[in-house]
Amino acid sequence: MSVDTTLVKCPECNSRDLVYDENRGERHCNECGMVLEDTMIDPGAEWRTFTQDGGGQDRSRVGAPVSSLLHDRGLTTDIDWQNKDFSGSAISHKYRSQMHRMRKWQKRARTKGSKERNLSEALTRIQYICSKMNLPKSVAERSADIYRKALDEDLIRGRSIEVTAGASVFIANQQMLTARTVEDVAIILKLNPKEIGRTYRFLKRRLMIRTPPPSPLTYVSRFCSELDLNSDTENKVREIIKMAEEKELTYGKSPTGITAAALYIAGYQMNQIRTQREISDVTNVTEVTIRNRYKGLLDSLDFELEI
DNA sequence: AAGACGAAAGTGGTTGA
DNA sequence: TCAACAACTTTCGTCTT
Repeated sequence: MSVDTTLVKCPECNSRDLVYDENRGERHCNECGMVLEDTMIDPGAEWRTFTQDGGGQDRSRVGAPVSSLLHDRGLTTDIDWQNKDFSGSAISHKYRSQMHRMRKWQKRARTKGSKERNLSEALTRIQYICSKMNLPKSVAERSADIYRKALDEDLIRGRSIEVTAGASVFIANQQMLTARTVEDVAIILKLNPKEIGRTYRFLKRRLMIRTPPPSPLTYVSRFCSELDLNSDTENKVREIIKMAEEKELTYGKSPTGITAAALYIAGYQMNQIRTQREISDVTNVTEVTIRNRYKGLLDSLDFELEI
């Protein structure tokens, strides 16, 4: 499967400089920042040809990859134990229909233990969340790894699979800088962001996972595109944030708050004004916080904002 | 009427004794 | 384990355009 190439030019500014961001699973125009498709699938090589053994046209060069998204990592053998349990006779490779039934059988047997069942349920949820958020497979796999560890360490007990799966996905997102927030995950699961946040911190601590401290810069392109700001303004936002980071004005503050404030300021400077309300809606930061942040930034960066 | 402002009280997390 | 603390939110009355 390859990247969808139907669009070669940006419909907005006709630039051919289109960039695919693997982490974010979206393609955007490098000129004007317009997001072209955000429903794309991971463009990585299509290696997962489990059943294409007929016709001698196995496209796979390395065999099926080990995927964390299969609860047994796709590594169990099909034939082994079936000789005993199924029909008693050895199964010939020739009969595919029989193979098919065996697989079905095995699928049931595989999900036997409670941990196994928990895991396979969780992996379903993880894939669901990731596909809803248009995240590439790499993020889903990272999430699955995290969940698996949590299960090994017995951290799931007393917690719902859903919340833990959501938290795992969020950790993976933090690690891979995908500009997603806890709210994004919470909305999809129709859960309280706080629950997910709590479990997120809990898992991180117990599994000793470190995530890079989120920079306000991470969210710039996403928010700019949601607010319909042009690339000049986007660059201005980045500039402001970088100055703020250099002066260490960002420590201990919520990164989205800083981004929101920078958006507000840049909007005025570049004459692409967005109201605090609009920015608040997109960034999920209250207007009060936007005010506090942007005043702080203006003070410390000797900017002026003639309004 | 819409947007911005800021005071005051409340929430939930972190830190340090 | 608890209290102090900082950041942030909610709510709401006021001012400005």
